[in-house]
Amino acid sequence: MLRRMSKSAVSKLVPKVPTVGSRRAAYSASTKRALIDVAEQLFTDHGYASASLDQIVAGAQVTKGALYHHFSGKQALFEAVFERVESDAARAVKGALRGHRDPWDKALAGLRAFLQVVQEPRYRRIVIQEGPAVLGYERYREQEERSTFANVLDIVKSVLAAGRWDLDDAMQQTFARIFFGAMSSAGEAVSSSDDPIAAAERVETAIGFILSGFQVLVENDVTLPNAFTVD
Amino acid sequence: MLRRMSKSAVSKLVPKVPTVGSRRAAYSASTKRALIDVAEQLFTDHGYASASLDQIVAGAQVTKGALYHHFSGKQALFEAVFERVESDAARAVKGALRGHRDPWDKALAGLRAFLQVVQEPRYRRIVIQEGPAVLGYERYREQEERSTFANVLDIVKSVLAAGRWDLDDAMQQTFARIFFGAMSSAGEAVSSSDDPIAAAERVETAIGFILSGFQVLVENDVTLPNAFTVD
DNA sequence: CGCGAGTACGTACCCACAGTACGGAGCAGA
DNA sequence: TCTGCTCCGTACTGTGGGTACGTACTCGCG
Repeated sequence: MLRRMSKSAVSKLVPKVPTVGSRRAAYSASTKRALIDVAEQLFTDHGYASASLDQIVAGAQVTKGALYHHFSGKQALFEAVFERVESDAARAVKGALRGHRDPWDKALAGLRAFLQVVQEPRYRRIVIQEGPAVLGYERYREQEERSTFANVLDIVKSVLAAGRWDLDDAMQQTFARIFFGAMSSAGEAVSSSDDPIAAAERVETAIGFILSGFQVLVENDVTLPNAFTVD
Repeated sequence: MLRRMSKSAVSKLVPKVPTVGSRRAAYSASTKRALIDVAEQLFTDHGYASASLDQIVAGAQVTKGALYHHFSGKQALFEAVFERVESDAARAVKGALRGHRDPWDKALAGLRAFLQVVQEPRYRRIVIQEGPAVLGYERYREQEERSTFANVLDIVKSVLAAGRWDLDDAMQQTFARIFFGAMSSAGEAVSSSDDPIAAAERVETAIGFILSGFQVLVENDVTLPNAFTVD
């Protein structure tokens, strides 16, 4: 009925390249994309619990049969959405890091990019707010570790490398986690602020200030209170 | 039936003071407490979504009628649990702050106390993981602002007061939010670590290090990059 | 150029669970 | 003693996630 027509319409959206698996595979991929698209929108607008599968499949103009063919359940669908939002965010941050040699400049650039990303409603809602609760902390951490957190870790390693002491991996992870948490929380505050621009400036100033203190210690070769260095 | 017996048993748990409203009011208060107790347990163990109201009322040996008499719904019950867990945590942290004059000592003591609190499963799950998703960020923030976050803000103000510049309230809030986020995220990492003790030490070292840098700047009277001071 | 097999869905159903309507028991105050 | 209100139990409904199964279409192979 309606789906017959939508298929011809949808074929125009599918990349002309014979994606290995000919037309049928392309159709399938496009309905999967449509489900993820609609789900992303509804999860962002109404939250995970309030976005029903009926709404999602209606929005994607398919039925639950299609959904459960592509995903094992609601949570798996959420995870697919989560993955896409996260990887987009990670790409954006990574792009902002290019062309910076000085680790401190790089850190500030990364901070600015992240503060931009975290103001996107979809990132706020799906990654920061509902991600840990829906996926559970373990899966959340796995996902995050190979995307946005990886960028933070990269920056932190650059900054720490500016000092003469080498920290072991666990300690670098700890620093990265601390900064990531600080930025997430600050980003949330920025997003929910009446004046996000001013709030973002405050955050940038505050973290910049903290980084300055960091820099002073690093450049003056101050050792850590306890010993977590490798050499 | 069973409830007849449980009432006499329960009356021993109720404070003997005629709590303004005589026995009937005391019974009512105790069933409400029982509901919150069981809900806290089940929310902690299985999460908000997976803990059904049927399980909760069964555990508290009442029925849904009682639940909906005391609470407007599942979310309101969660909020009551949340409030109690949060206020307990805030009290614990506040206790650890007593007797510290030096703001840096105070900060470290607060950090240690918080790292202890955040390892309680109930705080992890209910406040950190599911709080923002279930309550929504706005309500989450309201609750948090008058408990644990208030402690962090208090510490931050003490530390900042050690410097000669006075920051405006918004800037102090920003610093507090950054540290609170850092500690929450780090605390999560500590809790989920294989070796929480070692992880807690790393976090303490890392944040201590950051605080040291902070201290250097403050005591050397370094001004902020931008101007957010009040005078 | 059929033709069997498997894919990509659609349809109809189940059941768990949050929420509601209503009733009754018993205590408090007059 | 009577009235009214609090406190709670019972029975029911609706929504929504998940499942069982049917079917049309496509693709590769003979």
